[in-house]
Amino acid sequence: MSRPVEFVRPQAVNRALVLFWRQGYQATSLTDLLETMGIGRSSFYAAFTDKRNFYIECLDLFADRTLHLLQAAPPDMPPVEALEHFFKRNFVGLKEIGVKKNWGCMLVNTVVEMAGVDDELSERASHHINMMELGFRDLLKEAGALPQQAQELAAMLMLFNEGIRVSSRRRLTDAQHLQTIDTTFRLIRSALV
Amino acid sequence: MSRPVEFVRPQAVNRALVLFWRQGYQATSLTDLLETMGIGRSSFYAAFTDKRNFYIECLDLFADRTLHLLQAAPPDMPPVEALEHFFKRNFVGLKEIGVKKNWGCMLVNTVVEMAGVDDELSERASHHINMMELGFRDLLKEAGALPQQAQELAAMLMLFNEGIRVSSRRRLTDAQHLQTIDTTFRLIRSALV
DNA sequence: GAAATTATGGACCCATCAGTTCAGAATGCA
DNA sequence: TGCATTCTGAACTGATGGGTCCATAATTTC
Repeated sequence: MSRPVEFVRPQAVNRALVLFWRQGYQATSLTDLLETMGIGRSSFYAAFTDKRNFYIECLDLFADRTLHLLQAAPPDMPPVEALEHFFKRNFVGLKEIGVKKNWGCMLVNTVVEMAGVDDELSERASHHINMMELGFRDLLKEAGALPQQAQELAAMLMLFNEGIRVSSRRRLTDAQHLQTIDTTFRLIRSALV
Repeated sequence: MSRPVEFVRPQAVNRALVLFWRQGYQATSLTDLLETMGIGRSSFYAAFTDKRNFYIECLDLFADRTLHLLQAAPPDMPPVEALEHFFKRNFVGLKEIGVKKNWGCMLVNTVVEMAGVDDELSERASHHINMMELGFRDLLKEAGALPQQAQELAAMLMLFNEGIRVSSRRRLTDAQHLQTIDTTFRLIRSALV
């Protein structure tokens, strides 16, 4: 009954993660998952205990990747620019590869969907979001903000992040998103001078 | 088979709305609704066609009320202050009446939960959000912003709104929320001068 | 290559879901 | 009071949900 790790190809988990990301926890049925992953029911349960546990695994994986994405800016890029790029990257250059990822952020989606329904899940996502806010704060410190100010701006930036992830689940144009990112970072830069 | 309006007391609809608000569409079962409303199954179906239709009714009702709340500031209050108050009112003075409404915004919740699951619902909520953004814009114009600037700031403020509604579904302290509201409005005011 | 272990497909279980039906209770009306 | 209409509780339906079981297939292990 142990997990047949080598059998469940990583790509299968990946595809399942995307499904959860797009449709949320409740709307994604086990049948959906199995079909996407190309495995059978018993294999799934042997490998991942149950649906909820598997969701947590995907959630944590998503958090890891996103955090890594935030910190993976080229070393010569100024920190504020790195932050701005972190937001913009979801709205530029995706069209040409045929992807329109208006799925928001799985962490935000989870907080909203599961709060009041499964608080443990919601709070786990919330915790990941806190970790990201710390990432924001560190970048702002690097940009020369004082500790107090860095913390305040990071909190504000996280609010902005949550907002833009919601917003990207609506059917707005890329231009609209890019404009609000511009406006916000103009304000942030002026606060940092 | 017409709706027995006088029978389904408005308070019952109200309580159902709150249930949807807190738990979302999918996690709220018909049994939950009936119990809360204190009516039977057949009465419900006679009155509201089906669950989805009833949800739309609650959603529209919520949107009406929220929009009204935005525009219901005392006539002598400066518009930016009215905006700030619109955000703060969810985090001050609720404790003493024993209510801790960390349910976010039903419109935002619906966008996030239903996008990719029931796009018609998601887009209906999104449309209500657009109406609110227009409300923001008008207040900013009143505050002396130029049309172009009012539009940009309104878009940014809506992003902030979406963010804070997500954030209020997490278990943060009121103080944290109030601080980010302060920070944001300090930036907005400085942009308006 | 045979025995022991592990993985898997497909049938199965039971709970719950949204929605229907209908006999009878409540109500309106004359 | 009596008839017609409207409303409602409770039982029911069919579909789908997550999760289990087990015989067989695949893979190790020696």
